[in-house]
Amino acid sequence: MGIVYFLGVWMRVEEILSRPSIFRDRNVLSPHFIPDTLLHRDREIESIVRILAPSSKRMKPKSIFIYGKTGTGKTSTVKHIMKFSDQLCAIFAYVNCRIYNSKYKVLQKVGKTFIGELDKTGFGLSHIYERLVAFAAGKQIIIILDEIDMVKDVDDLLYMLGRSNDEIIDGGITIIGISNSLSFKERLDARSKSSLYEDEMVFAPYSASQIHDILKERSKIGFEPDVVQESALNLIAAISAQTSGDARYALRLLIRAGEVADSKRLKTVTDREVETARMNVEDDVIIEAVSTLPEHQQILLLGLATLTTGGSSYAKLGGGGEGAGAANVDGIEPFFMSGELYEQYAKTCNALGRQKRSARWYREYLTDLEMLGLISMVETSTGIRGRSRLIKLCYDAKRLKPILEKSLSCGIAGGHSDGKS
DNA sequence: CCTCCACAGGAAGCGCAGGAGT
DNA sequence: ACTCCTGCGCTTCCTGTGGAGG
Repeated sequence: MGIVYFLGVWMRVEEILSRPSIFRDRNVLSPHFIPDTLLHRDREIESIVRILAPSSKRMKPKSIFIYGKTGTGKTSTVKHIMKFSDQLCAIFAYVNCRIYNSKYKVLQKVGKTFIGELDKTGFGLSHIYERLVAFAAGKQIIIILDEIDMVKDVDDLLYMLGRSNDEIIDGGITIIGISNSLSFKERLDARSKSSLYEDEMVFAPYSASQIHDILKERSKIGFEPDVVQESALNLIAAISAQTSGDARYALRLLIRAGEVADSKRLKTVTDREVETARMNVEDDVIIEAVSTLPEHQQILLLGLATLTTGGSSYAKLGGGGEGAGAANVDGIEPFFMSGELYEQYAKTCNALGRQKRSARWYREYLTDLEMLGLISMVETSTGIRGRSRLIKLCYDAKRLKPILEKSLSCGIAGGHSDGKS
């Protein structure tokens, strides 16, 4: 029986693997792929190279802050520029601050990029710093801090890196900060602001025709010839341009549409596959945003989704007075009071058999979730006692809820364990 | 005007994990 | 094997904020 079952599965796998696919090279279609020529970002590349040019004459370039919405090619552009390290006579370190989100982690990551011995934890911050300063002597180092707004103690980090330039002999450290949060600048203290914002650049969202060009270019290599119909490309470009000109979203949609066509054994990708793929991609976006969150942030989101889909809400911003049960009027997600949400969070913890975190830590979670763009908060003004915040979910609660429930019940929640349990 | 309420957010401190040094 | 050091996640305590209500 077992052997028969195994043979059945094996034959099925064989069949799937040998099935002809319309994909030629899927990697090319990934948003993380850096093509040799970056379309519609020539001006930005030129400007950044011009700013960094002094390093080729052994002078420290100015630090740059790059701002732009998701999928506007910030990371791709900077990674593209990293290819010119020889011409610029500089060495680059790329740090994704979503993963390395404290000054210690950032410095450690930079350290181990250049100095092999630092490839383990346990070194003190000052030790790593001194090794880095010694290493930087006679070199121009460019540190790219992608999603820099994710670093908790970013002021300390920027101050430290800025100060290092006084100690490095005949060399320097330049920072390229990348963020999609416009409000990040206001959070910085004056000293770090002046050190990071020596030069500033804004990446505008791609237009529909620019996204179309990008998709066309990639699908030429990514798919077999004549697979993706022109109208399908136009549709993806139009959808993506509508939702904030996000090229990453467009590429994801293209891959998904290809997969839909593949699974139906079709030879072409048409509008219909794009429409089908659209729903999947929106779920993908939510899953990606949520799956790496720590367990208690997921529970908190689940609590908020529960309130949104059926709980009481604060309908003040809809124009009314204080009201209950007014969820989802006109498709607008309602706001909830901080205290109300904490209660729901505690209930959800209880239902899941988890120990709830303190209200103080809960407020930290709220700040984190807001920074990730999963929730939005507004300070209360009139109508409520004292100073509080009203909290709103940024995603469709009905879609989010099952995803969170699945994630939490499978126990796959959370990048970080809690230390204590 | 004063007190209460409901919350925001800073500071201090605790226990734990993990590496360095002895 | 032991102590020391450091970062991290978290709690507890505290001060500040600002509208409501007496």
